[in-house]
Amino acid sequence: MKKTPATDAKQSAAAQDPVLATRERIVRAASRLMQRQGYAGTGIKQISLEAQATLGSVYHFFPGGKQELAVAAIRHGDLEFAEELRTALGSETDPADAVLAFTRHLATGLRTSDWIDGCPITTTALGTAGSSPDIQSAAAEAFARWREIVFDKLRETGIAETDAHDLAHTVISTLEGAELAAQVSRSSEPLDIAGKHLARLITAYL
Amino acid sequence: MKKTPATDAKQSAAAQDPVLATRERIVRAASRLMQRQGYAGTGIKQISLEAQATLGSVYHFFPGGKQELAVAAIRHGDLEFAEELRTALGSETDPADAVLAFTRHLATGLRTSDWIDGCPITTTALGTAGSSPDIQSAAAEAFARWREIVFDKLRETGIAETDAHDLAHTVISTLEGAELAAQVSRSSEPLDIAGKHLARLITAYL
DNA sequence: GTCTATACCCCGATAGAC
DNA sequence: GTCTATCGGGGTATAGAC
Repeated sequence: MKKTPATDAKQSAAAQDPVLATRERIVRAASRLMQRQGYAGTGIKQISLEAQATLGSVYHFFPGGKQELAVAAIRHGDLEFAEELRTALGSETDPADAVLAFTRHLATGLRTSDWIDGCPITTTALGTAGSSPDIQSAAAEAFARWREIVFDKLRETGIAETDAHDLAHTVISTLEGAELAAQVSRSSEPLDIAGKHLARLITAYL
Repeated sequence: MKKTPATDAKQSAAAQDPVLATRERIVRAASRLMQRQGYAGTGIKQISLEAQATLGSVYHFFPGGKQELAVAAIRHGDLEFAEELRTALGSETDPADAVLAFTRHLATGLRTSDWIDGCPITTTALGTAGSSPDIQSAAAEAFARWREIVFDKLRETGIAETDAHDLAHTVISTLEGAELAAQVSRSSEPLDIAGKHLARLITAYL
């Protein structure tokens, strides 16, 4: 197993920025590392190193230890992804075009990270499914929030409530699955195709 | 973090069956445990215990250690999932109905495992992305195989080759994403809705 | 709030008897 | 092929000075 030194620009810029408060640096480092390595694969010492904080600081802000840290990391990834989603959807008036634009955004993010930065919460959520209710429910909240953002966008253009509800589910599910497939295959093709099909599906309901 | 005793019927029946050869018991235990806990979250000692094999036996069959074991586990999950997919798709002549039937199969599997047995390879693949090329390429092979099974089914019913290629991508991506969303949300709703939308999408190409 | 030191445990991997 | 013992290292978490 190759060890990731985690020295790339995105990591450093976010987690090591000395202007950020300590707690914030810790959360960002935890979020990024768990996104890449999962819950069990990420050590608290690694997080404290990456965040340029001491182990004592980590336990000062997160007395609940690794689990509390994971919940904070998922919440952070949740809001980060939600913000990107809102921005991309807001850039186009037609919801079909908007979703297509977001698939391109995801593909770009994956490629520029050399296919290592996928969904910010999936890896953490999957590895702890069924063993940590706090982490699981934080992940469930994230999915619900993302669906709601898509739902609102679809409703704006006059799609019926029940149709928008179902479409929001499939849009998020397909985006997640296509990002996963793209990461595993190291190719943007799954995302490109998913964008095309989601746009077609949405248009059928307009 | 609650510790999973791993005493449920599915695990025991597969991994502890004394009739199975030792190597096979080890692979099955590794596959199931990594499916649930990921690569880093699963210990070799836990695998040997679950498989009722000694640590020496594990290293006898897998001298490459944990990584070699993970590749074998992914291959096992790959073929297992492929078999389920072929069976479900073969149960209906209309490909739209066939995919719908498979979403129900996935939902049943998730619910009966109390939402812990999701995709057999995703958790392992995600936690090791970018750090273990062997595991990553085994996972990429699995996705390609599953897409090909869907592709063949679509071609049988006269869908054009390029359309079938794209549809196969989206079917697998959406199934993966919906299973993930269902697992995280502990609800079959994402899979139910995905089945409906995928059937609609496929029908549009018939 | 930050830091160092450390207790205690389990990890992957190996050695060598049988 | 199977088994036990063990090595070296790293894990989470805590204690207590500053």
